[in-house]
Amino acid sequence: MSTNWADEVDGVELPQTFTDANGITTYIEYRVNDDGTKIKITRRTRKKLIHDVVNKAVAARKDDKQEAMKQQLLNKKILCRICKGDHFTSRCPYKDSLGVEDAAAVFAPASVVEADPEEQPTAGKYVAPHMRSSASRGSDRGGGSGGMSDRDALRERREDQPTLRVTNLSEDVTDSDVMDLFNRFGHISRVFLARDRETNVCKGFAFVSFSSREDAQRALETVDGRGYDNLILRVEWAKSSA
DNA sequence: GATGAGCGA
Repeated sequence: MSTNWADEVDGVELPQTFTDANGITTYIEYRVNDDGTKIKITRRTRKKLIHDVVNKAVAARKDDKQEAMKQQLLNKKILCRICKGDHFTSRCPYKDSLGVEDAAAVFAPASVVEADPEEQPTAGKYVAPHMRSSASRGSDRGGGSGGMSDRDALRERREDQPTLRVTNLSEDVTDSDVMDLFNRFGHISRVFLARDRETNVCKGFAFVSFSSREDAQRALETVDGRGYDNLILRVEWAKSSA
């Protein structure tokens, strides 16, 4: 009877596989012959089963994730370490992946600037090009009929950029320290370090403007509360000064 | 603790 046959099929065990330590896979399958007899088929193969390959791939992806997480932790550690040293820039393992060229252009050390006698800054102190009030480009902006001064233009530019205020900086922090601390999060359009006009020492706070708000957000979240020297940095969104 | 400079056509 056909119903018996169906019962028999139900009774047939499902195929099974075993893979031993040597990578030999044993495949056992049960079949019912035409004459109704049940037979057992055993095959051995060295070939990897698809699910083994898939499992391995999944495991590998897991490893990658763990590696990424490790890397992230490592980054955090490195960030702290970088923050401590005066010469962290040269030791920074990220310096090749950062916008170092930009940084060098905007915050070139005095020794580099000496090669440009035309733009001799006051007392050898470097002033970034966009901060030089004497820069010739100031007066040739689009006809100049608007009556907008350079400082108005600067303020206007400053206000539509995502800007962070960094406080609790130690007094020997420099522009490039701030740059080095933040440019790993993205392109920085401007750094302003508040300094005493005569002594030139850092007044303890700075403004950092990013090109991208997302980068600024990440920088805020990452650097806020972090140790720098023996101080805890505070980073928040800058309020536009009236 | 703090919200940027300079005060000039």
